[in-house]
Amino acid sequence: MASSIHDLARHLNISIGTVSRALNGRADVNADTRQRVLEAARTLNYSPNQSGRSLRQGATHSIAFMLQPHPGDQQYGEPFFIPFLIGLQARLAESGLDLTVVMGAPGDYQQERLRRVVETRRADAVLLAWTRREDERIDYLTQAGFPFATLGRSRSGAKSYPSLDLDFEKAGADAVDRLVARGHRRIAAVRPSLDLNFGYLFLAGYRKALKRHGIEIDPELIASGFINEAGGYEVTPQVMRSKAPPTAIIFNNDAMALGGCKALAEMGIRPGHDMAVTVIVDTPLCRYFSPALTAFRPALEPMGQRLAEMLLASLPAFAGPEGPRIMREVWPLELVARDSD
Amino acid sequence: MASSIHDLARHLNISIGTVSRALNGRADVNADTRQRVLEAARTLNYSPNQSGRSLRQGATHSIAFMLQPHPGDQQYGEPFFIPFLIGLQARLAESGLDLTVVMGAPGDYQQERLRRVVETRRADAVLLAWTRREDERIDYLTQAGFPFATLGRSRSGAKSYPSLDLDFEKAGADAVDRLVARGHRRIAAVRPSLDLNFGYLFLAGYRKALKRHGIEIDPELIASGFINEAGGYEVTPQVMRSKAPPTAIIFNNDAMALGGCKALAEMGIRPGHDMAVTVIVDTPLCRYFSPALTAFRPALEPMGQRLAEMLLASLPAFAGPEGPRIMREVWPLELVARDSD
DNA sequence: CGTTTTTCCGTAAACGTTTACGAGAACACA
DNA sequence: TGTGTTCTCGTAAACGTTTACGGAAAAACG
Repeated sequence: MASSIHDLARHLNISIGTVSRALNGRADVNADTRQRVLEAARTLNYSPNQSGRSLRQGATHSIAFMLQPHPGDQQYGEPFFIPFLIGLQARLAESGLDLTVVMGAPGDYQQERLRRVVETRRADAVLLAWTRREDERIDYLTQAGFPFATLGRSRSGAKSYPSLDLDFEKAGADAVDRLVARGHRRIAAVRPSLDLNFGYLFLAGYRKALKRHGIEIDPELIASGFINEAGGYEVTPQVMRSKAPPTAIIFNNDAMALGGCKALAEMGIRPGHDMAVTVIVDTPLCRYFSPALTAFRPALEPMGQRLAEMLLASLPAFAGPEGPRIMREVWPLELVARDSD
Repeated sequence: MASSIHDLARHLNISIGTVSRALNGRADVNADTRQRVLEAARTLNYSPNQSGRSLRQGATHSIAFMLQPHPGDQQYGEPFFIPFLIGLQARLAESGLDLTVVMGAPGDYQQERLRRVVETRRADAVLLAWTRREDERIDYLTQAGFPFATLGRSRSGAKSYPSLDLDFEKAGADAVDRLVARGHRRIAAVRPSLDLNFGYLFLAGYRKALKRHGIEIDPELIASGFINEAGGYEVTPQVMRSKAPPTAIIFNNDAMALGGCKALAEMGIRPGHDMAVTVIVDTPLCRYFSPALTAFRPALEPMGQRLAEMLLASLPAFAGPEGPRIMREVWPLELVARDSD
């Protein structure tokens, strides 16, 4: 069934060494022989056994993306990562690498699963998402000397790895600027309660912008909750009950915004009329919600391509002539003005 | 860094054969020795090299899911598959199998990528989605003798593989029943133009139900278009221009429904008021759209678990004492009544 | 024609496992 | 004590590659 390099050798009456060299495009093989080998490979439908290659080379030729579904009650999942993965895989495929998506159960922080990938050497490098402020995964990987890159920043790991993040700080500030320009002074912020780094960045931008506009920061207008619809639903009434309720709310997450809007609706408050609502990370849900939610949109597919690029550049086997470099990039989020503010 | 079985053997002064047997829980090893081996494995932080195992055993201990993003313009992706994948991976993990998600570029039908997975033996089995009526992937896999299972049915491959599908036929019929019960007689159906099998099933159910109600089938009310928002947007006006326009439309796909509603809006037609709109496969988009779309909902996560189960049962290495069986299941879609009909 | 260089290829080891086989020791049994 | 059985372990081959090494043949050179 599956033909091996031995089959080719036997068929051509040459040694397996020569076959291998011919297939791998080494110089020390006659042009004629190479031709014959390639042809035989085609007719015998040969393709190299991955396990064999991996074992010999100590490389699996695949990159693992640790996909962690949100904890929460959502019946459907993250549409967020799909375009990112498309970009990722497109670039990796160019370099002959496979993309392995390692799924974890929702909620668990996949430290164990990561260990498994690393220790059983199932991938040549891993990609992390949902980076936390202090991220044990990053500590583990740096300590283990395993190559990786992250979607999102972190304070862990001495920044000795490539990372690509969105500029949540600027988005937070931009959101405030826009709302202030439209006459709002009491602006609330709702973010996830987890240690997720983008929550901090967002809040920093929010604070900075308010300060710049000379608006005092009211702790009552800042809330954090579980990063899903239920969390938004639960926490939004909190800010509404403050002594001086907000006229605008910025949500750090689409699901939380949806839950928040539900809570607002139950209080008889209509987003876009009685309350300005802005979302930091745009998803299709924001677009189709009614009213359509003003949101900040990431360029997911290009980000995937770019992060793959950066990861490759950090791998000795793929680094160009200039050698490995550590890169860190922060990409902008683009405002998509809709009807909710 | 990475300790091998040889390290353990040297450390304990025994042979690698014994170490391996101890680790793998074979009977012919002294309880004492086994204890010492396991302990040493722990302290030396040993875990087996996957490539080595795979090479020797001829099994990779991983299952590949061929994820194909929709062709189309959507900036975000399929939320559909994530919960399915969660269920899948949960069950596979129970049996010590990894889930490899193989991404393709949107649009290409991944025949090539599938070949690569099979020929380089990167997985022990593959899972297919978006099955077509005549599916060359299924033909290829059966002909190659490679184990697989499908999410969705097909006419290809002599049904010699496990498959799990949704009952689109019944959902189509149920949708018609419901609309007829609410007084509609002119009911349109919009489905994807591709050869996707569920499109046929849906239409069959639609036809059957209409016939049952004694309603003549009007070809002008049946349209098919590209399976995305643009497709729905383009094709909906078609059915509206028919001599006797419909009072209800059933969309086979959420994206097409969204596009269709946009077209309707531009014609001044309001779903839920001037037009009943039903969607066969529910997604979060249906829930948050305004008006919220009545839709038929799949139980994605359990489906993932179940299909994993079925696939495992068909693999000799995992089949229970009763031996391998080929299973085919069809799961119901549950009506979620909302505001659009 | 002798010497050196180049071209091409075969040999064999190695990667880290698993496992068939056999052998020694201990034990049971008559 | 002799024979058979059971327990436990070591040996070595095998999985499919890649690659360092060396050598024969061909080519180049004087």
